[in-house]
Amino acid sequence: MDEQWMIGQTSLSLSLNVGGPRGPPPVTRDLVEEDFMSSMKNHEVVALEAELRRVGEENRRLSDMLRALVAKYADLQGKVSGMMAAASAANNHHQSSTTSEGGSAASATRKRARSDSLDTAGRNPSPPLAAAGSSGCFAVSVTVGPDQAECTSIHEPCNSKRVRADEAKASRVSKLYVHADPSDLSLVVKDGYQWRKYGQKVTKDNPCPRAYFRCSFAPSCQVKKKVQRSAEDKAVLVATYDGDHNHAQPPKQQGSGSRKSGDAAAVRASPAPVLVQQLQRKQEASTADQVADRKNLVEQMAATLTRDPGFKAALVSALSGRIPVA
DNA sequence: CGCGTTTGACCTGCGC
DNA sequence: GCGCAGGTCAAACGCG
Repeated sequence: MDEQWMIGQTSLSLSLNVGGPRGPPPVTRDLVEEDFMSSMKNHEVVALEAELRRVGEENRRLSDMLRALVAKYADLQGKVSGMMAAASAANNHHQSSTTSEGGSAASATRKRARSDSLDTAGRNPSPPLAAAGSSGCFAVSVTVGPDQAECTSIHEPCNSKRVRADEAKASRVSKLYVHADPSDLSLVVKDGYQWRKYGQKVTKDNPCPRAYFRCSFAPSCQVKKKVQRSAEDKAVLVATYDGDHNHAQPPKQQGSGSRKSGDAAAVRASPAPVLVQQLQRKQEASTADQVADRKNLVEQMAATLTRDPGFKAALVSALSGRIPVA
């Protein structure tokens, strides 16, 4: 963060030249009153300058806090990545040793007829889910059930239902944590894809309702997501993705005149989607250069924030609320 | 009128 | 077998 830049911004100067004795003084008939007014304005300027210094200090403090926060975030993300990698490795090892026992046979006993029809749509290799663009979010991707539909017995032909069930299990499950306004009750997570809500349910462990979405961009795409506010922190939306998209990310539609869409609304609310996409692409990179990449990314993030006119405007707005502009 | 959301009912999996 | 909880369906409704 470049606090010098922020302090030097003209939009933050609040026109401090007001009343300054810089030009030739206007000739008035009442010189005494003029001197009085001039001294009053000088006092005003001094007060404003003091206030500006104070705000600058505060700005610097906030910048430091933000820098520390971003650094901690990057550090935590590194730890999470490491833990997920370790857990994934352990999970693979564990399951490779357990699947030979034919363990998950009971789970495939009851299978819904309609899920069969849905599953016939096929599941192509697809771009990773992490192509998200939500505001202030980070993703955790977990591959569930890597034992992809292998027959438990060579002598027994694979049951097609069984295979499909295992395929469904083998689909990727990932979580996306999105910071959202707690006062905003909509369960919308902008991730660049088009979703159609098909249900909402209040779950036992969380008073906040859980919304169910299905990918509506491609009819054959069976990706689903669940969005629910975190029980601990209402400001955090937890989006759980189930499956992989079998299509590319739909292009952004800005002001296309189509009916309102929650995701489209979230596009507008997303302050730095490109950066988050970069961040999540970085998560997929090899772990060797992840640390260096993350540092660069953090720098970019901070730089983009400071360059963002919206951020600037919000800051000006916040500051003007603290400084009475008569 | 078409499409997305809402919401109550229904289905399914699972533990006891 | 029963009950609970999560997940899904589909008719009704709303909006552009």
